[in-house]
Amino acid sequence: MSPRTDRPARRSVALTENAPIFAALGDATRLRLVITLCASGALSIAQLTAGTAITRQAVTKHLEILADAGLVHDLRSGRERLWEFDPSRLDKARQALDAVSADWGRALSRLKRFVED
Amino acid sequence: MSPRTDRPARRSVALTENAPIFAALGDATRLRLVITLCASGALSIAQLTAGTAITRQAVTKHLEILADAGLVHDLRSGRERLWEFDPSRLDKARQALDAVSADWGRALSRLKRFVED
DNA sequence: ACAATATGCAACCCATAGGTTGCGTTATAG
DNA sequence: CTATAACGCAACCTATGGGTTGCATATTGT
Repeated sequence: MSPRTDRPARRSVALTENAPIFAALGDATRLRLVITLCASGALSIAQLTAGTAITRQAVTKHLEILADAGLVHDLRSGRERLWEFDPSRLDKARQALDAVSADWGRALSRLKRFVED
Repeated sequence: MSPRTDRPARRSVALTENAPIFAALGDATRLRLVITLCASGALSIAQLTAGTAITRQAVTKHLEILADAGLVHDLRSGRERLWEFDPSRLDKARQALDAVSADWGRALSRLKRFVED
């Protein structure tokens, strides 16, 4: 067997690795945080809390969940803690979804070939 | 203002709509189910349970969560209940992630222009 | 008709997620 | 140097998530 053959099994484990990233994105508040940070650059916790219905501590918890998923990271600046978006993991997630779609396309064409026989 | 101008606010709400889809994908078991259905076509609950450490009822619950997110749908066939992948919502999620990445790219180039002044 | 297969329904259990309040600490503005 | 702004830490609360067990129901093969 060719070593570069990516069998479904191997690809499948690679994809399930991304579950924590999707879980991190699977909350409206966190998704909003990601989008805001993505559009506005580095922001402090207080800035991210302003205009929100929830508490600063809640925002902090969400940010730490996002950081555990590798989607954001923090950097201290004086008494502030600035957070900014980290694109690499999100790109991984994008590629994972692309791979699933590609699988689906291949499955469809296999089915089509089968039906045409 | 041009009506086709997609301001960040409008896009932001559109993106947070996808949170339930990411939440549905944010579990390793469900992600595996999606991948399996995507590669193998329509499968019964019993087939999806075989080879798994969890119970049939647990699989059923996961499938219904995925169905609520619009990622799969079921169809009865005799005493079996077959489940198959539904690509449209996943494509929406893909496009959402693409939009975030695009935003990030724009933010970067704005920052670059700003620094170069 | 009957045994086996595939599933549905409901109660229950425990861990965690999302959120809050209260108070202590650090840094900055005046 | 003191008030205030930004944050950390910890305890606490409640709803939900993921999973199970037990039993009832519907379909199928023989």
